[in-house]
Amino acid sequence: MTNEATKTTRKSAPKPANRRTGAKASASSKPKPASSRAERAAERRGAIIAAAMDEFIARGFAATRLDDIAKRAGVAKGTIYLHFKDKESMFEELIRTAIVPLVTRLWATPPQPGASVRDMVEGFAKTFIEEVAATRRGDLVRLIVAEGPRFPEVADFYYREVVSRGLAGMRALIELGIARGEIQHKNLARFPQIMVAPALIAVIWQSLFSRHAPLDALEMFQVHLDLIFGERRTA
Amino acid sequence: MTNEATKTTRKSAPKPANRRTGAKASASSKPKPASSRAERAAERRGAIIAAAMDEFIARGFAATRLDDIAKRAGVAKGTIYLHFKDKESMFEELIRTAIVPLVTRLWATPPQPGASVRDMVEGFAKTFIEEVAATRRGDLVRLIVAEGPRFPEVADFYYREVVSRGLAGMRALIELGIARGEIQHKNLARFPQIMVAPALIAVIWQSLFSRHAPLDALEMFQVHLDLIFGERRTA
DNA sequence: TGACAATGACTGACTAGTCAGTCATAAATG
DNA sequence: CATTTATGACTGACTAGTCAGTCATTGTCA
Repeated sequence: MTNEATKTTRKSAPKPANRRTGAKASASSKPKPASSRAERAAERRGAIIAAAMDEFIARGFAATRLDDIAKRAGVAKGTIYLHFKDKESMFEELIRTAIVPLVTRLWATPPQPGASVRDMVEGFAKTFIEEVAATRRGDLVRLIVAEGPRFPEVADFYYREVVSRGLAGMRALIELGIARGEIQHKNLARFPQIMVAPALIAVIWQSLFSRHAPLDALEMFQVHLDLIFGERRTA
Repeated sequence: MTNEATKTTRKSAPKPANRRTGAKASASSKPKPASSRAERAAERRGAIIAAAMDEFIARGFAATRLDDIAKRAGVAKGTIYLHFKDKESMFEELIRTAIVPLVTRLWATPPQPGASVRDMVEGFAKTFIEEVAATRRGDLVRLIVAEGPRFPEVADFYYREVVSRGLAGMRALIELGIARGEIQHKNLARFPQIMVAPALIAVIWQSLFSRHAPLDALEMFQVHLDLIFGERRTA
């Protein structure tokens, strides 16, 4: 997904068949007005966002070229400026756009009322590892870590929307576990970060070291939960 | 080669007070031979490395200008190229240069033979948090996380020299703890990452969120150790 | 030891190239 | 056909890397 195969195609000959009529709805031989202007504008915006996400993740903010984003999105460079003020605000808006569904996804865990706290945390971690750590979304997290210090707005937003809320939720869960007697360590509620730490490690490991030594994040998280809740089954 | 008179006019007036005699050792009125050519060359190399480290940490690889590094180091841009092949290899060599003392520092923990495993891990973590997480060295770690995917050589080196060794050492410590009966969770030896996770969290937190919510990394690590070794004192 | 020549570390103006952002023009739309 | 939307050639600012020239230091010799 992050390959730069684009280079080969460069601009040889093929006359890329204006995609306004062609590419979008390949089947429609006639320019059916099915999609209103606004709809197609939104589609393009989406294509730009997706392309930009790939490029930013692969190269980082500074090294990403708008020409590449445009090419990948199948639009002209000028079109980007119909949707975004400049590269910087595009980046910021991008992150914001991407984070919302990410958080939604994570909080969409079925809140089984009968489940134990461990089951809830486990389900949460499973979702996180499968939907974030093991996918391109994980690289988004890494991107935020990487560029955060240079984009305080992004770091702020991420703190407010993800970190702060996530930790608050986790703290509530821990306190529930303590109240129910599932968790013995009362101090854990003071540092919900500990509960989440291995998940973040998994994200970083995935990006940097999985080539050298694959890491079974779910296994690891199970062991971590054993520390907190006690061994599940007598190993 | 096409120019003619330009060269002669070159640096007509300002005569920038050659800094070889002046700036370097401002106090030394006489050109004391204390510093041989080679010595001062090494000094300059050191200055370049320090300056480059600051700039790369602050801006990331792509956004860092060699002009800025040169200015900060107090040398001309050309001088950089007497010491490094190009920007990229400078970056790579830089990381390598910086990591070695970092690892040395960490392994320099006094290996008290009488100490408990918990004490050893605690001492280790204390060193790490004080010497890395709370200092500019922590930003180096973040820099590696940030640029790693674009510099596989750097990521490889970091894995080999730091991660791999660190985890091996930690695993040995955990196994010792299990053998001694200090640690109950046998599976922990399979994932030494868990032991280390909160320390890494602390590094990232420090760079990104400490403005919003300061984090007492040592406290957090204590709680984490309580999970692994059992409560130290009845809280 | 003093004078002079050789050395090479250092400089910074310069080149060649890159890329964010613009805008005159063209295409689609209604 | 008037208006909205898209295009991509173009511009100007910026920067990695070069190299002819400078000069403090070192070496040599009388």
